[in-house]
Amino acid sequence: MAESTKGRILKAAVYMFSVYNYYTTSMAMIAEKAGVSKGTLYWHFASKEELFRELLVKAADYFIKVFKTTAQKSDISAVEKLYELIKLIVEAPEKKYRIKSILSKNAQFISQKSKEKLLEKREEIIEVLAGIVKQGIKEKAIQDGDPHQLAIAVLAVIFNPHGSWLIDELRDKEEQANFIFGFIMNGISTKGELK
Amino acid sequence: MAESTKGRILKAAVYMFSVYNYYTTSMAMIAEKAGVSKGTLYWHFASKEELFRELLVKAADYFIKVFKTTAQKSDISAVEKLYELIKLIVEAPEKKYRIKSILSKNAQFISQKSKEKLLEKREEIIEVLAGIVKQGIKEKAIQDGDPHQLAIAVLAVIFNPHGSWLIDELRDKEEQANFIFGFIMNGISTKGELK
Amino acid sequence: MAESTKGRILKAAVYMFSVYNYYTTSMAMIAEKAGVSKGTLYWHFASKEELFRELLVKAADYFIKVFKTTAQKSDISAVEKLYELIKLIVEAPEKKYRIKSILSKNAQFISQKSKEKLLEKREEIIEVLAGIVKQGIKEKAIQDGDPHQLAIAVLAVIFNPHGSWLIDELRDKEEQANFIFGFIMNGISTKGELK
Amino acid sequence: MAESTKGRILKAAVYMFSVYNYYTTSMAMIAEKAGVSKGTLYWHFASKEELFRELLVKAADYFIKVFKTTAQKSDISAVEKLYELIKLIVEAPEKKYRIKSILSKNAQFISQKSKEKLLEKREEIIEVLAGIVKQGIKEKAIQDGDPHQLAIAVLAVIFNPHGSWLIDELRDKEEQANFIFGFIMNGISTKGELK
DNA sequence: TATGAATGAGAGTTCATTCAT
DNA sequence: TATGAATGAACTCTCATTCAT
Repeated sequence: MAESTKGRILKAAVYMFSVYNYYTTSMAMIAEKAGVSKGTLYWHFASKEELFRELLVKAADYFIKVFKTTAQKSDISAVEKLYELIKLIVEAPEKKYRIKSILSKNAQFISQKSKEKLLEKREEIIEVLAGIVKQGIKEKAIQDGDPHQLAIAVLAVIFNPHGSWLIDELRDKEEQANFIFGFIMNGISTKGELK
Repeated sequence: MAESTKGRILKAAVYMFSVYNYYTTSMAMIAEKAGVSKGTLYWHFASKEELFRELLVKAADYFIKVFKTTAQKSDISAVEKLYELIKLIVEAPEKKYRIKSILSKNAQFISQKSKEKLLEKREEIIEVLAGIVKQGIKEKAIQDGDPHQLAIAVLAVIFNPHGSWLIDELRDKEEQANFIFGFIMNGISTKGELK
Repeated sequence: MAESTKGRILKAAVYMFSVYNYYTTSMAMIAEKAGVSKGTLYWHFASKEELFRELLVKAADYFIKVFKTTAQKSDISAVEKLYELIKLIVEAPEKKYRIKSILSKNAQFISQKSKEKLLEKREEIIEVLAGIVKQGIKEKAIQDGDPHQLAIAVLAVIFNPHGSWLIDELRDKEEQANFIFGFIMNGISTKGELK
Repeated sequence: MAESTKGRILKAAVYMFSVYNYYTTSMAMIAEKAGVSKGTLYWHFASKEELFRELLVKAADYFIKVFKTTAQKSDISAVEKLYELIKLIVEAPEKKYRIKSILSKNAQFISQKSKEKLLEKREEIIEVLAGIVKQGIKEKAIQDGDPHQLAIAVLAVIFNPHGSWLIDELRDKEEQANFIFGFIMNGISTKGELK
């Protein structure tokens, strides 16, 4: 089955927005990458912002699916779920990784524009995470705080837009995942080791 | 002493870049806010990017000073230093807060452009933080990892650009500082409570 | 009999061109109003201009018919014919009035584009009017000038595109028709009353 | 004294809008005609519509001045004033004539956009004309109707946008002016000859 | 006949930058 | 030092038109 034009555009947009950013990516660049004319972009999307929003919604949906899949597993602990999630995201293949890159890179624009639906999606992701956190609290593995707040903090670390904080330091993806997991779980204090 | 034109421009730029971002702030906007002509901007700065870079260097220098002042205190522990730093940044007055806002909001652009000097500054900040971490390790309050990596992680949380993750949730600044401090120190696991 | 597609398009075009104008009416708008696709427009008409021209020809034919019907009446004077015509046009029902509106609003574009056939139609209308004028001259009711010129002047007043000069002033259509008739017949001087 | 850039742009715009119309005249065309870059247009005018509006206001002001100059003459009758006005407009030199052309050609757009100030101007012109009509009524040369309505009718004939109704028929400008004056004063009936 | 996806030329507009004064 | 007028490249977006189905 041939790929739809809209799909090709979205794919090209994902690529361009991940390499550059919302402002440095022009509609002409996306059109060229997708191999269609500029006009075609506007047949499928009302505006650049609309295209971006749709792409973000798709990206959010992807993560919601990933998060939910892990969250719904009934046979593993909350901590194991968190570890799995972090590994999934950090070790994501090139293609999927771009989606995270866009979300990280352009996170600031999300909340400023295209509010409504996007904020809903964000809330949905947080809720899923909060569910895991709640489970962790029940299991006495996670401290007894507001699950919502803790989920937000975890999310902020996972989608940290600082380019790639540790990528330069820890080349190995497994090492990265472990470091992030350790940091989220225990912070930097020694307390963990007191145990 | 009357404020220098260059100073007025920089101040106006800080304001504009913190309210908007690098791309949505135009030279005209900065000029107007500063009360000078666009031409004057170009007498003091070679380009928009140069102006932005200089501003970022100034912002970095500000934080280096703040960080160093705290780091150099000889009578308090590393953990106390970290708490002090987080409080200083989270509870910064409106004016100083803008600087953090720029750094957070435009963090992604920093590493892509204006590399050289800026990366040096970043490294300098990390080094100061790493010094505190080292002290903490010596004091057995911080886990025995790579101080450099730990410092980067701490920094990423402090300058997290996700708008304001918790601002909407925790209105009280002291509460915010405590939450961030707790998160950095202990993560989300229960082990922290053993302490 | 179901209305033909072409007829539906023409009707939609009449509506759109009367509400907006040639340039602010897009093919997409006409297609939507007609309930057909843009492609269909191009099956029935070679181009936007062609569609417009055809519409104008239809409009002209309508007025030719109206004018001729009145002109051919054998039992009334030229002056009565003129009065009848003006009433017919001014008091035309909403639907017919649109046709006049297009002619008035877009008159300027007629002579610049789509010349040939349209100018013939215009000439035909003028000839019919000139015929009435000639009758009036014979009847010594209209001054002895060039009937062609006088017909043009009358037409220009009737199809005056100044939005609706008097519509705002004279709400009553009969009043409007009387004013226009009076103006065409006697101008603004008192002479008529001298008689 | 060198002509100002803004003046050059306005002049170029007058030319282009008189030869073409609002929609078929592009900013690029005006810029080229004026010998400046497109960007310069936007230094002097906020938008195409703004430029057009300013031009229309200037055109209206020109006619207000012309009308007032004639209206204020204390030694001639209202009828003589009207004749003078018509001659002034019909026989206007090429350059001034363009202004009338724009007003006639784009009259329809005037009332749709740029309302406020422009409608005031129109009203001002009508008032001046109405003043002349009032004088005519007092002198018993003009019929005793609503001066405002009569003025509108006169204006509509003078600024009739039907391309140039009589231009093709009456090449001689004096002849044109006489015909229009005759038409406005006496219409087409024979009564005029009683005078 | 009819559709709707695709095109591409060109529209209005913005903005970092330059430069004569 | 400072100005503001001018530039031109690039931008987002529109729309008459085409064409495979």
